[in-house]
Amino acid sequence: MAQEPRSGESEPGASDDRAASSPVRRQRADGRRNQARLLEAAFAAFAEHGASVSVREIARRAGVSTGTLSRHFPTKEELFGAVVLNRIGQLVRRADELAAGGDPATAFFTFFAVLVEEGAADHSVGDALSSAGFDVQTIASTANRDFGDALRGLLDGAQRAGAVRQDVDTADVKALVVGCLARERDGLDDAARRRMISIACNGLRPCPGPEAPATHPA
Amino acid sequence: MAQEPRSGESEPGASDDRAASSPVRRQRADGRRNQARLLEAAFAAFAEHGASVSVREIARRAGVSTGTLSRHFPTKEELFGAVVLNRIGQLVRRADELAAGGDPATAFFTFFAVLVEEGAADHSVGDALSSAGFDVQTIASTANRDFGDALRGLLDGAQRAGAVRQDVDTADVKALVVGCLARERDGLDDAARRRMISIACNGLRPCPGPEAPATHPA
DNA sequence: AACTATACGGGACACGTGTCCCGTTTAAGT
DNA sequence: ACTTAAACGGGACACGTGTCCCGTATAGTT
Repeated sequence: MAQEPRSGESEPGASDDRAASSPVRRQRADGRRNQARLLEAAFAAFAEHGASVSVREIARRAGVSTGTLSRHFPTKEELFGAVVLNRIGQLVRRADELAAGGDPATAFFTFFAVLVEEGAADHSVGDALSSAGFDVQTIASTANRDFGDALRGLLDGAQRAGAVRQDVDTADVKALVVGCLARERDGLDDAARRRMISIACNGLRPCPGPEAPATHPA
Repeated sequence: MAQEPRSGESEPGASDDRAASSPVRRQRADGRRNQARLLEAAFAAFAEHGASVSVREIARRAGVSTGTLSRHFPTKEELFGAVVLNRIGQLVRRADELAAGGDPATAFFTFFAVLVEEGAADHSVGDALSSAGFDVQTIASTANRDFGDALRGLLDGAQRAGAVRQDVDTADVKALVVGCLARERDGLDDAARRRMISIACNGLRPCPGPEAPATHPA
């Protein structure tokens, strides 16, 4: 079912440009150029409308037809995966920088704020976090695990430093990010975003007292 | 456009059963029965799958055809609106009970927990809160405003009592509920839900100190 | 210059959705 | 019992989606 050549950048150990000239004709220049434009257009479109944007819209933005898109990325899921793989990579790098920097507490909380702000600017981040529509776990499993590991590392550090309550896990943090992003829908002012981040981070701090609300009083 | 008779229960001041017998034949018994079954099936289906469930599935559950569904509820949005109108009514009543009860702080926090638990049991609640898919504001505007007013009342009380920081608004609270519900996707154990509620409520409490994380340090 | 595999455009295809019409059945009133 | 309109079932319709095929153009090699 797959078309046939399926882009490049993976198989032989040969250098990426001007590969072996005699055995097979490797990849055409315009093909690689269109793939790059496609990736760029998909990046922008997914950021603007989330994962629900249509492939026709992406192809239109890239100035190519849906057939071309389909050859480079046989399925929409692969295209989305390629895009979020990029984003995830950036976030993981950011997390590593923060982990290497100052104290673990501010590293974690800063990363939380970064997540929310990136998610506000790029809707694909939120869709990937909340697994909306696609099973990103399957597509970008490696990158996603990297992201999970990075987040876990920061969280562990903050917990060891006593800045975050011990019982929270990474899924809790992700859910809080999703909550902060959900606030964006009505009244997307900057103050509200900062306030939501503040609320979430304060909630993550160790409880000053055992004053959790009753769950089922009535 | 609209079929023609459009169910009953709205127009004349006559009693609901055995209306004026001579002028026009009012409504048939099986019609009312099927409408009730439809509403019941829609309630269950929306609770189970959220607003994304298809009208065919709802009709199948009710044991009627899609044509019948379409006559009683000309559009899916109306059906969803009727269902969430019910749910919203229950929640508003619950909020009023809590407001009439003990101190405002526990009333507000308890209502928050109720919202999360109801949302976990009924996916239509979360979809209505996050305005996923439909513009519930338009359909169930009155009920939604009632809900907003009720939530605002509880929030105001808790804020006056000093139990909740002054700068939060109802949209913040709704977003936090959505965040708690987002946690349900992976590992939907009861402990996680309670933990998320605890985190959110602690975050809503007045800040012990001005230790909000930096937003853009790098 | 000639040739060939690669890449492309455009549209066809299948699928699922919500909505609506039409011929038939049936409850209710005379 | 007969009549009539409300209610029904089932399918047609339009729309949007993602995917894929086929004929054509072109980049790259000989």
